[in-house]
Amino acid sequence: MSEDSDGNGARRSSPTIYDVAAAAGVAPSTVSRTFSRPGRVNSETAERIRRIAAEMGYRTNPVARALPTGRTSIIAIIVSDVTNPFFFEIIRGAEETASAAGYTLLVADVNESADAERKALDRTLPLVEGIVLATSRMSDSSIRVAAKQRPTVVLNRTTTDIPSVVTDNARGMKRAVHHLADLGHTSITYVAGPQGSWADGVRWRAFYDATTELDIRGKRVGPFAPTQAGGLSAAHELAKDATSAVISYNDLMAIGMMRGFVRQGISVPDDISVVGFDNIFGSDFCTPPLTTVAAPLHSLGAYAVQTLLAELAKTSYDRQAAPKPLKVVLLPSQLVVRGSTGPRNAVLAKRAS
Amino acid sequence: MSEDSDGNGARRSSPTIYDVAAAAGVAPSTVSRTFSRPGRVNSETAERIRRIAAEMGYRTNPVARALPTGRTSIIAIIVSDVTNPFFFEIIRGAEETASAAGYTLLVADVNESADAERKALDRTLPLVEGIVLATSRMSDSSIRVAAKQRPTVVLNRTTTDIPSVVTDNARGMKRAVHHLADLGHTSITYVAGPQGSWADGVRWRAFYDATTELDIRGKRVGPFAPTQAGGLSAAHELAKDATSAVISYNDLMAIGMMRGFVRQGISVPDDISVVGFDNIFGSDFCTPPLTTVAAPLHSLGAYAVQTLLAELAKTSYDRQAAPKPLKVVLLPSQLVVRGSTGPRNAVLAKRAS
DNA sequence: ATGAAAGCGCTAACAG
DNA sequence: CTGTTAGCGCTTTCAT
Repeated sequence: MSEDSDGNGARRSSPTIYDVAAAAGVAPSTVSRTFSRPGRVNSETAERIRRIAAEMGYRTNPVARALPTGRTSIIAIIVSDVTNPFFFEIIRGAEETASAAGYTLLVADVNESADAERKALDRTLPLVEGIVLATSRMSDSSIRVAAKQRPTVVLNRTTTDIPSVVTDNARGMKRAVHHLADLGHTSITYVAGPQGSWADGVRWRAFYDATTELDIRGKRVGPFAPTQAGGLSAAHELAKDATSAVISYNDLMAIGMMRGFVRQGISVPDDISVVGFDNIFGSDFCTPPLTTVAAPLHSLGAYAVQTLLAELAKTSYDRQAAPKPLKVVLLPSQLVVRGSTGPRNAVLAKRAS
Repeated sequence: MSEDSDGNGARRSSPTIYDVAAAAGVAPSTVSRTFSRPGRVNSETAERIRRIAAEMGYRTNPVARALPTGRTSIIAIIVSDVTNPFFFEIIRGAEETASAAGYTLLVADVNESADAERKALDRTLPLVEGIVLATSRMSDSSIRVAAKQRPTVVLNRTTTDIPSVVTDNARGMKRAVHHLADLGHTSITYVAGPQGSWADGVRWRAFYDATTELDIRGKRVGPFAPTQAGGLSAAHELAKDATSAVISYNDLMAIGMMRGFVRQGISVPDDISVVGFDNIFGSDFCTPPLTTVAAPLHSLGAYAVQTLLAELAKTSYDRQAAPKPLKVVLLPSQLVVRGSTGPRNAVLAKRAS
């Protein structure tokens, strides 16, 4: 009936600082301060205002607040593929530290397309305070363009002048190679991931260094798509190969590869050892369980937003004067040994039986 | 030097409709119309304005637009656990249809906590136009409270008076039971998921109906956590049991259960058949590959936001008059038969060898 | 078809 | 410590 009733189903407009101010007998700005600048207002009046506000069900409107200040309290994480288990824990880690700091995390999926990534940025940039680019497929220059508009940190990649968080791939690879060498393998092949991938570059280089250092025959095949399907293709190509061990760009490929080997009657690890990268969900229950270089997924996400938050804090007071320490956070990886790797001579042992 | 230079590193403020209006020699409102109400402005001037705007790099500011209109072009999906592979494809589906409609999808993770869920709602509700609650752990009444503030659709659950999208669990369960019956199993146990779960209720009831109908001994154990760990516990409890087949609340539990069986020397499917629910990532490469009732994950997400968008469209013109057809979208599931189920007498066959 | 002007709800000087 | 007063950038009647 009356426009003031709150009985019916329509979503009613909420009280504003003006309503609260009127009810409390103070100026709107005082109400504003009690919520946005606690301490800058007499504690008793603040108390009273809070109480009245609570009674009236007042909630500060974030978009109204964002307009004059630019602070939306949202940060975005752009992931190349939400469907890839690699990102699950990263997102979880990012979300946790974002909300702990009072920020809302906006997750955008770009389905492995640099183009979609650019579009996602167009849409999200204007409403977020900063972004983390997780495994971006864009060019360095595109990234820099984005970074010019909002504080940006890249994850799993480095880009000159942009803060980044990466895992220590080189060390991880070195460990993997040593592990295989210790098992007696004298020839290892690296199954490469996507061409433009930063991580692939680092891993391959480290692989090369480690194998030559240990005087092991190090080969490389690929590139392949960083998926199970990619791994399957790799398995085919590898069949005509003489290596007794492979290290693949990531776990997804490794899992696909093992399935491919099974189909071809090649047994893992008896005929061939395989090690993956990342330690994603599933790498423990595939068959055999995968030996892998574990990335600190959760920390990766957490540190990425932490770095971003630091960047935001910096920006707010002295924009230009900032010394820009070219931060790149390097997180340690860890070799997790499971059933997919075994001694080289297992081959002979098995054949002999 | 000058405050107008664009050379240095500071992020400069973008041009507004006023700047464009001045450059084009028209009123700001005309510029506004060309972007928000195409057609309500002379096509030639519109053309000119667009051109000039493009040259100046004008982009309409979404938060400024949202303030007077309330349209933020954001919708949120609240998932109970981003880390659960069940949600990957759902999110992907939701994101795709959201962005096709010009909306940005805000994914919030609440880590299986009803409390965190309420907090996430508090934070996101004011900045989104609508929300989809994916597998909400909140009470119906809490959900209704949220729905009173913003159009809401629930996924994987039904709540009176709230539009919902669910998969046809009952039919799926029926198929699973028949499948097992066809294999000769005469006693099946249902391994229950979380107590409050809507899906668990539906599945259990359908299980009960199907087993009694087929005159099969149907038991139930649980509840267990809907995780691999939960499945592991279930495996222990099941060891002293005489069933030859189990149907578990979901795939994650089924996978955990199979690992538990292996440890106890129980072989799947020779000693016991297991079927899961959902067909998540990994259910095809665990050992043995899991027979499961596949949920249409991608469609689930897509339909959920589609339903939400419909709701939004409705709200915008005739709020109260809407006939509210109590929509509940029922999506079909599909039985995917893989290696984890086998004939009952395999037990005998094996023992005999 | 276009312009003028009044907000949306909040913040931020600037006075007092 | 608190009130006054402009905006933030855009939309939207209401005139013209």
